[in-house]
Formats: sequence, C-alpha cells, structure tokens
Amino acid sequence: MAESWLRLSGAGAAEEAGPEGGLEEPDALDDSLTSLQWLQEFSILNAKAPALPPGGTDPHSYHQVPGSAAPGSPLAADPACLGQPHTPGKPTSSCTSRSAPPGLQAPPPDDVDYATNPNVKPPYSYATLICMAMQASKATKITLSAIYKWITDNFCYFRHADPTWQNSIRHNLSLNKCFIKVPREKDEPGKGGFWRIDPQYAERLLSGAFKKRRLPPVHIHPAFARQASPQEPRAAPWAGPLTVNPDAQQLLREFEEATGEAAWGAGEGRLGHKRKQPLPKRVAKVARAPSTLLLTQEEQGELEPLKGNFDWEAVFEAGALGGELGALEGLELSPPLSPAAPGDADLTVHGRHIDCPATWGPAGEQAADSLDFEETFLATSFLQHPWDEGGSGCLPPEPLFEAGDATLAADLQDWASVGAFL
DNA sequence: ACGTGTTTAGAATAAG
DNA sequence: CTTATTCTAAACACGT
Repeated sequence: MAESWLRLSGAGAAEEAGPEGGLEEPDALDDSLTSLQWLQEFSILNAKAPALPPGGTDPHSYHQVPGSAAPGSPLAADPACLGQPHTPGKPTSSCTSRSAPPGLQAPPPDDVDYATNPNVKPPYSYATLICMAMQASKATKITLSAIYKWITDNFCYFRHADPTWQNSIRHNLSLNKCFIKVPREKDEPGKGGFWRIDPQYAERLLSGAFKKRRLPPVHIHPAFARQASPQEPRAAPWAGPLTVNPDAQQLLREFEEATGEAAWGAGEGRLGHKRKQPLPKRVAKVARAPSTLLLTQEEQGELEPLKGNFDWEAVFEAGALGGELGALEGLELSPPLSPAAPGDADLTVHGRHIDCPATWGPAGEQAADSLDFEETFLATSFLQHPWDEGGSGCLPPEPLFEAGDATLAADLQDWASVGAFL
C-alpha cells in the first residue's frame, strides 16, 4: 500500500513563520539567495530518497479520474474509501485538535501518514498546502483546480472533508500576497487564471523579518478519533533519535542568528495550537469528490505528486543535516525518478527548483499572509525527492515551480528550520 | 449553474 | 491585553 508514501512527522514539520514587515525590494535577493544556496542544497542532499510505497505505484495518475482510486494510490489506500466511516467535516473545524474538547482531543500522532489517513488533518496551513501544490507542479503556474486536486490527491483528509476547505484555499490565494494570480491568456480556454508564488517575498527571508509560528495541530476527525490508529503518540517526532552533525548545527545556528529565526529545539513541538471545535453551523456539505476538479490534460500533468515516504528521521539520521557542504555540490541530483517520470531528472534538488516563498505576506492581514517556512519547507522539500521508483503515475518531468531564485531563500529558511528542531 | 476570485467579518490561539 | 496569524463562513461579482 501506499500507506507511507507520504509520511511526515507530524507536527514537527510545521512551525510556521510568518512574515511581517514590508515586502519591498524584491530584487535584493538573488545574490543572497545564491550565496545561501549551499544551504539549500545542503538540505536536499541529506534528504533520503524516499522509498516508494510498497505498491510503488504513483498515487497520482493525474490522468485518472479523481475518485477512481487506482491500486497503490492514496485514494486506493484511503481507508475512507474502504468503507471506513468517515464523516465529511470541515477540514479544520471539525477535527482539529485546536478545538477538540479535552476529552475528545486525541494526541497528535507521532507518525502520521497524511496521504492515507483521513482522520488527521495535515499540520500545514492552507498557504503551505498551496505552496506545496505549486512546488509539486511542474509548471510555473498552477490552476486553482490543480491545487485542489493536488491536495486531495495527497492528503486523504481533504478528500473527505467538507469542501469548505476549498473556500479557504481560494481565500488564501486572494489574500496572501505571496501568491500571484496569472491571468489566463486570451486564447487559453478554461476558467479562472493561474497562480504562482511571488518570489519577491523570499526577500524577507534574508531580512529575517518573519515570525515563527507554531505549527498547526494535528486535526483528527471526531468520527475517527476513536479509531485512530493504535500506534499512539509518544514522543514528538523531532524529539526522536535524530542527530545532526555538529557542523550542520553550527550552520543552522548561524543561519538562525542571521535571520533572526529562533531555533526551535527538539521537543519544542507545540501542538497546542488548538481551536475550539465549532459545531457545524450548517449542514455539512457533501464532500465533493475530487472529480469535481476537472483538470485539463495539461493541468493534470502539471502536478507532481507528493510522493515518497519521506522519513525525516531517516533523513536526518542519514547524516542528513550533517551533510558537509561539500557534499552539497553534488546535489544536483536528478532524482531517480520513476520511470514514468523520466524527465524528472530535471528535478534538481537544489535550490532553484525548490521554491518556496520565504517570507510570506505582509503582516497585518487577516488572512494567511504569511506562510511558514519551516512548515512549508518540510512539507515541500520532499517534493523534490524522487520517489516512486515504481511510480507509475509519475507525471512527466518538468522543471519545478520556478518562482524564481527568490524562492531559494525560502528553502533555506526551511532548512534552517529543519535543522533547528533537530 | 458552476467555478473562480475578492472581500468582509469574526473566532480561536499563540506570542509579545 | 494586544497583536499577529490562521481559519471559517459568507456574500458578491464575474466569466464560462
């Protein structure tokens, strides 16, 4: 099964850094970014190539009709699809640990497979999810429907949640300044435009004008709370046996200082971000099948599935962060991608391709102005990974999101984060 | 009608 | 307590 094709160590992955501050001077980044590229590479380098899910199949055959899970696909592995009861609920409200009353609150799973676990809401903010989708996209821009699709394909939770999360996604795109709308060409058919990440925000990364936020809680659908996987939570993932080589630690430390980012030490995982669980004010909408996400052929092909078992522990243990800078250079690796994605070779794992907004949005806005680097990074870094060797459904290779070099900064930030909490 | 995009309002929570 | 951030909920406009 593809049960672990998408495995993130829960919360650890998501501290959110919010941007704040102004966002002018987008340009000043290039150099800096470049200079920091080592860090970027550093991270990737260390990342262990994700093992394919035992079925090896790429969950995402974007050509397949959403909903028609193919074996090995997250959908197929979707417990909810297997008869497991699932109450479509609001993504957050209905299941969040934020709101769960003391009694209902389930401890955050320590190792959750968000790809197949419909009970747990991914610990990523919507902005992060959008970013992930964008990064997964092989194109420089992505459509709203493609974002929806990517999310539903990669996070089981959203496949069953109340579709209101889509409203939140749209809200984020509109409000979050780090997302830029790219109008459709006149001759381009279809609804809506495209979206991409605004590289200019990466600049903030360098200025360190962003704030860190705690990661979102792991949300568990009440309906599933009881059946939650037995493997219970123990220590925070990041509190595990991860080890970081001293050099790496030093680098991260310096980076943190430079950016003003605090190191979130191990064990710091605060999952407390909980919100009260609002009662459904209205009748829950019927979960919309992914099928509603009608994508054009191109759109379908524009996304890279979030694949691979991204075992952070393994990654880090593998000397991950310990990677010497020198090693980084070699990192242009081309992912061993799945046969299906031969071209993915282009998926260079180094900075350029990984683009993640560094600092997002201006402060003060009500909406998700800011994305969390750490979270984003963690969430996206593995996207660069070649996974799915057996991956059948791999998308055709294409350069990853090219939000520009600026995004590199974001990656760096992310990395710093990663190391920080190690 | 539906999908998309924008906006406003308010709740919740963590951090300062 | 205030501020920042995230998220939910809705209303509305527009294009296909």
